Amino acid sequence: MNLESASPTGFEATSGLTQKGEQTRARILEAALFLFMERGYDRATMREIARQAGVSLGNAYYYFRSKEHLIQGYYAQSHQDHLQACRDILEHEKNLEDRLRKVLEAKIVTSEPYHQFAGALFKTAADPSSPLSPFSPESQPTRSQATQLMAQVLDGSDVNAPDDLAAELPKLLWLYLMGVILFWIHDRSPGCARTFLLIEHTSRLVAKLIRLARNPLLRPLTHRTLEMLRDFQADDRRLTDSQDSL
Amino acid sequence: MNLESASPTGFEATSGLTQKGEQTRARILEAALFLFMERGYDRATMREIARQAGVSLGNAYYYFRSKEHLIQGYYAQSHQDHLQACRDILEHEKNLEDRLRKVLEAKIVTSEPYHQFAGALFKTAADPSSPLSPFSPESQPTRSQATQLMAQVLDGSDVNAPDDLAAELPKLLWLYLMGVILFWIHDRSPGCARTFLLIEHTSRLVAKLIRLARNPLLRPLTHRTLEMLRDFQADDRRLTDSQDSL
DNA sequence: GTCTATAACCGGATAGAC
DNA sequence: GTCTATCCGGTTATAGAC
Repeated sequence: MNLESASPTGFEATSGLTQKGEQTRARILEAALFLFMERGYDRATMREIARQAGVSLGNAYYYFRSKEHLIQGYYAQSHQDHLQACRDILEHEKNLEDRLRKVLEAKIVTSEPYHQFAGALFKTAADPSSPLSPFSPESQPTRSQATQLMAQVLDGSDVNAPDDLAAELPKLLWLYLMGVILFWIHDRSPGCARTFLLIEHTSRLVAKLIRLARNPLLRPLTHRTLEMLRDFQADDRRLTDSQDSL
Repeated sequence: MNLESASPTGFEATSGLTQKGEQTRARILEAALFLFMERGYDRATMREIARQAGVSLGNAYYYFRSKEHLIQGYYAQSHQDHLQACRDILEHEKNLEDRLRKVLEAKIVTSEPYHQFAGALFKTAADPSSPLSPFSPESQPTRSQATQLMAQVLDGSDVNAPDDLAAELPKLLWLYLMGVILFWIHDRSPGCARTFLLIEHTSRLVAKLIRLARNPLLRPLTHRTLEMLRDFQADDRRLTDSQDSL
């Protein structure tokens, strides 16, 4: 369950840290995630995280600029877990409704251990100026990975959306996923039953809409919507360039 | 620009405070809103707010349980400003597209002075455990007022939605408004031009969808969607009871 | 130059006297 | 209802060890 696996290459282009540094960093991150889960984000103090990791407080701040930055570790881990859980689904399920629903359900299931502190997490992520905002430039790598996953959901399915729509759909589905997560964060029902209900209903609805998109009656509506989306992405081109391997 | 106008009745059913208490409370709130606008939420310290209001730090906490609670004052003010700005629109505009668009635009225009600190504000509001979450029980009064406004947008318009849809639409439009605000908070374009673009496009789209809802092709879709919504509100009935005058 | 530690600072929040 | 004194935890400054 290690997040960092020290690359045994001679140099450390990604981090600029020595092996020992990497290890210390990993220990702090591990301690943080453990304590976040154990008692929630707010009540896990930096002092305690440092102590648990066996380092001083100042040292923890040497590796992580702020408490919030410790959360990035969670993002990465969460997406990896999700990918893992989706492998089977993407391989065997062909029906779009089911693909979509199961992939969304997998996201919630794999995120469940973190539910209690996801609220606090989201609190900081919601601030647009925060590097943790899912819309921030810093999140671009993770965002684009998640979008790719949605593209796979579509590609392997039994539905062939019109080309113009198909080009935008992965991004739209990612946005839909964000909405579901937003709901989940606020969901206090036992076992997050309401979120699963939401997924069940909306995934069917969304899939149906995608199927309907070829219908002549809806074509102008679809067309106008897509035009709008392209408008908005005109300015966003600054970010969509290079890309880490993460 | 006073938020509280001390009711000259003998008793204070709403607040449980004496007149002097009301005044002190109002002074603190006024100082807070002033400083929030002056230098942003984060950099306005409680100590400074207290000093500006001419009270001690502890005293400020006597009236407001936390710094976050001071934000409620902003909510109330913002909605009042919006109502004011909507009066004309609701009275003279009949076309649904235009009503909707103008009401949304009014929300953004009246909120513009607070844009810089709305991010920080939203940050705390996004936490589901916070009383400031727009979905929290504490926000119910404001939420229901805003929903009523949306009902008015529909009622006075030239569109007559099917009954089952009409019953849910105000809430849905309020949710739509929340989405627009979310976008606005993240909008860094000059004059928030992108938000206005978003409103222009989506309000037309939403209005068109409402008009389309009578179409037989879409009826089953609409019906299923509404069923889903009713499902979800089944549990929410605990909150929808009494209501402050605010 | 990379890492680690100690000692402060600052601001939100609370306790308890008056 | 109002104050003062204090706690607590995120964050920073800075000095020194490897």
